[in-house]
Amino acid sequence: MSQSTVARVFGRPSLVSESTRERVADAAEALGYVPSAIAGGMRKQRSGLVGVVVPSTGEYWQGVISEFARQVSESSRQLLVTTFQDEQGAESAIRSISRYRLDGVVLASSSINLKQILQLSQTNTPVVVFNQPAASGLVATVSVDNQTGSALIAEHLLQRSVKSVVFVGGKSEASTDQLRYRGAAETFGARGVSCQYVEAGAFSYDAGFKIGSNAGIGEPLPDAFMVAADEIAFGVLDGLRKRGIQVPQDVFVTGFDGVPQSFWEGYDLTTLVQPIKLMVSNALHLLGNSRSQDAVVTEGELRLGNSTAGGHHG
Amino acid sequence: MSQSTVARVFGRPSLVSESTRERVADAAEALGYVPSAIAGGMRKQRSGLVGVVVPSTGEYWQGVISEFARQVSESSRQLLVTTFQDEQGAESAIRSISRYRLDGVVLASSSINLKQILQLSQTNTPVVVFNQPAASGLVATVSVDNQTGSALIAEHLLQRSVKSVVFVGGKSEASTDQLRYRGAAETFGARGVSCQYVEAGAFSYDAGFKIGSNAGIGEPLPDAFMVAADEIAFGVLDGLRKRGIQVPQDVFVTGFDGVPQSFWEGYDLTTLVQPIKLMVSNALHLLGNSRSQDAVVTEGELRLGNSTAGGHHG
DNA sequence: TGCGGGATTGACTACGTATTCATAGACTGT
DNA sequence: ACAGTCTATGAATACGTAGTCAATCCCGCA
Repeated sequence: MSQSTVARVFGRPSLVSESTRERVADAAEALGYVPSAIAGGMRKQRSGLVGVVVPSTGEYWQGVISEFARQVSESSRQLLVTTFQDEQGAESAIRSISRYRLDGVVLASSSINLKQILQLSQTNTPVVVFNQPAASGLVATVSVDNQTGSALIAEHLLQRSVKSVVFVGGKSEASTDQLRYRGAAETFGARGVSCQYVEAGAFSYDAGFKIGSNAGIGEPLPDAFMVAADEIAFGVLDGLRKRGIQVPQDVFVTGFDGVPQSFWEGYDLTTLVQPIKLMVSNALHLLGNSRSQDAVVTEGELRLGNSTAGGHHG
Repeated sequence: MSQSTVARVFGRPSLVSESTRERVADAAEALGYVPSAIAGGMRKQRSGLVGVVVPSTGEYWQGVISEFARQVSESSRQLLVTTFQDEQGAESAIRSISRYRLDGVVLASSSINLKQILQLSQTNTPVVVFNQPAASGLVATVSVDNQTGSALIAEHLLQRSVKSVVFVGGKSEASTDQLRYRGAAETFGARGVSCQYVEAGAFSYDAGFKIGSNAGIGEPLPDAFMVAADEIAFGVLDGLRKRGIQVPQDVFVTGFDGVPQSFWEGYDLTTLVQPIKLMVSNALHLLGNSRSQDAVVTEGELRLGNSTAGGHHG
């Protein structure tokens, strides 16, 4: 019984006779033998690992990780997860994982150093950037159609005859933030509706809560808060409610992303649901066909919740 | 310039002279060379990868994954994440990842096949079970003190002079569920307060929502719903509110876990906050000192929220 | 009987590292 | 100046697999 035969049993069973295959399987079972993916990876020069580099916080990203884990395991590979808190963390994270000769890397950050991206793709590691539209052209990209999605929400608000809107962004330097604001500003602008930009400072509940709980102080309440991300929107909602401002009676609130909580009764948010499954699938597909620098943009779906329901505002 | 020297520069720099070290570093920079963790893993017979096997859904688990990612990267290792939806999925997941000769595996499931655990630890892979107290004795275990934590909540409710409680469990076969109920039942029982067990059927928002929106139909509303997990509790809360039942005025609600949302104003849940950081740290520590079958139990912290605030019930 | 060919299997090698052993040079104390 | 010690480096090896090539065996057919 040679090592070659054993390797074939696990790698290309059709080349081995039935009887031998069984004998090997039995022996492996008895000895607890499992072929080493490490050695295999060395020989094949590919690890069978897919890396994802994501921010360490945020409901949205956690859902993305889950979906990657699910789909990667379906293609009998494994997922290497690295999180970071700031840009510097992302940089060192990329260096660390490049040691693993990954089959591909998915970078998911609103602000990633392009130098790092190029260094990685230089080592023949396929790279796909997830929801950072600014990277288009330099590297393969998968993202939701932020601008169109934002326009969809804006149009919905126009149908509800809002006259003034405050757009609550996360960080103004994030390209997703910019595109979402642009989609809103253009749509409102064409109809003569004002759309002021306010920066929450982070894509977090707390940042939104501050905005919400200070709303209407020193200036009139707008007809609607259009928020750049669901998680911020939850904070805005709770902040408003704490001040006794009712949603949707006194003011509308919309989100963006379509995270699970936006469907919860307590929030029931009008938002743009990102097709995460599809986007993840696209990302993994792009990793396969390397050397592509496509920018795959998928449309989200407008979801109408109670946060923009009913009439109001006179 | 020999390969040995290069290896030393990256592995044990102190053994190399300053000048050589610099030359190697420069060359590596220019060539984009990064040592291969795959080859290193083969040589050292350990991959530098830590695996976590977790359910694919749930706010709680996503937070746990994040914390593992954070702490694992601090020890310059990487995290292999595998998710599963049912027991069968967990089984095949374990087989898959065992090919990677992991430095350790963290199993996080309320229902994991013990056969698999033993098979894994038989291959010299340290295993730690996360929050499955039932596995104690067979394998190293890290968990929160479910029973004591539950008793803490129960005592708090007693102080608020509840006379009747409904305990909402997730799945009755989960050992965490059982312990949390036991802690409640014993505490209430000692004071003559009834504590009926109701099974939601899943550790999910939707399961809780059903319970909440059917509460008080055909039977009197209890003084409090003590829920086995925050995520279920959110559903219970929203279900109650939808029926016009006010929390905490009409009924108290408590949770368990201390996920971020329980701190949100919209829920502001009285709950038992698990020391996730500490538990993750303990888990990784146990992976280091293999061969231990310790059951490390850490105490959670009672957090009082608005969901049990104020007086009521006459 | 002999030969071509498909079906199985074994021998062998390269993958890139970490570590051990050996070598060579530099330096110290007497 | 010489032995002894320490530092810096090179040579050689094993890790476990996948794939290449060669060898063997079993048939069918002429």
